[in-house]
Amino acid sequence: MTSGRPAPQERSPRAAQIIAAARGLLEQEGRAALTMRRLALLLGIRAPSIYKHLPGKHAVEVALIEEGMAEMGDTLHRVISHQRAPADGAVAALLAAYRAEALAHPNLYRLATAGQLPRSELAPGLEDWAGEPWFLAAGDSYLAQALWSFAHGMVILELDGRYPAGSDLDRTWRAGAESFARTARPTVAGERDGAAEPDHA
Amino acid sequence: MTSGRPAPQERSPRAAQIIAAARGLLEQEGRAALTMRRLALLLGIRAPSIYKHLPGKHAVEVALIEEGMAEMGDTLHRVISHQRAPADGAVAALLAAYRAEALAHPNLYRLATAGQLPRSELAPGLEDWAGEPWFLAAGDSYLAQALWSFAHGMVILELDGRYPAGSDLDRTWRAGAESFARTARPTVAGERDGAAEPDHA
DNA sequence: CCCGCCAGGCTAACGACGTTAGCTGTGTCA
DNA sequence: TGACACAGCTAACGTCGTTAGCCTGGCGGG
Repeated sequence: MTSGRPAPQERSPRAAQIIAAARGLLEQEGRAALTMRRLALLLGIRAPSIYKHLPGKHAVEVALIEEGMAEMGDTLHRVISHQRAPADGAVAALLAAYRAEALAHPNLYRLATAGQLPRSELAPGLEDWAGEPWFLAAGDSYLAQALWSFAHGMVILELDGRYPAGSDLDRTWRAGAESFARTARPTVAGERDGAAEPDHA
Repeated sequence: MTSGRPAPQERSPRAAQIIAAARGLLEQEGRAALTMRRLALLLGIRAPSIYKHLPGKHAVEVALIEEGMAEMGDTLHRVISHQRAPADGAVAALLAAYRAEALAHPNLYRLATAGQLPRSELAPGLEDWAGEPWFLAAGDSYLAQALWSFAHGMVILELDGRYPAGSDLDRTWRAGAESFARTARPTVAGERDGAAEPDHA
């Protein structure tokens, strides 16, 4: 279907444990709770010991960003590849999946998408691969970026409680999806090749 | 035209000075530089002295968020009110103004829009007032929210350097603007009333 | 004129943060 | 048996926001 997911960076087993613990901490208690001391406590050790396995907090965050991007990429690629009829359901299906994935892990989503991306420290190719489905659904790299931007805007504003109290967000998503669907020209599964990659999630 | 901008909270002259200094610090050196000690240094005093005028760092941030929202609201209201022919330029004009205003003060924009909004501490009505233009341009509160979400997504991803290197963002904005413009039904200036407020910026 | 008040500065300090330096115990392998 | 490296530890540094408590200069009222 598409080139497979790029391999993540190698990690020692203990480092993987630490990152797993960090993910739990982040998802359950939010970004402010992701602290070297809290993380160490969760692992039954002291904060400085973490440095025996990872170079610092930044590395923990980068690993979590990679996880978030990879999982979102998996979800979106799955949606696109099951979209046998390329016609018009693609945009709506992609948007729905994006929203669901983000809302399922709000703190991970926020970490992965808010603020500058440490691009050079990410597994090479991961970012492009995660953005591929947008291009496949939109059929055009500009519309793909616009679509992804809309999706991210919707999700992040929803996560941050920015919409007024009684907002019917389902309808808002539909309003946006319809606007975009009318313009999209999905790539038929199987025929895609050398076109420029659109973006990333 | 529209009900005027809600009045900001009252502040002592010294508090206003502090907030002005904070804004300079934020805009020129970024959020990480906005520190009580750095801010005090800029004012020629020590950090604890700031607490004689403001209850804490959070209050400084809230004041800056209000400033950002108010200025964005001014910009967007100005665009809408000059849009004499209600027809189709409204959406594109609003989007262009939103982008320009955000890029002119990136750090202020980020502070004002990223993360949870301290809604209860904001000047009452400000948020709704700032969101009004979206409703006026879209003619429908769902489309208004979708439009604003698209704009915010585009801006924040641009500010965070999330688009691939050679992206032609002008074209991406145009792609999105066209998708939305085709659906929008702008409210004619002068006839708007009791419809539910859409959102906020 | 003098006294008292108080606005607005100050220093010292607390607990949290990420991080570094340097010590120690323990298991493995020559 | 000895060497060594791995993986833990404590102590500490400099940063952060914030609090407690002191001091001083100017102003208003008797």
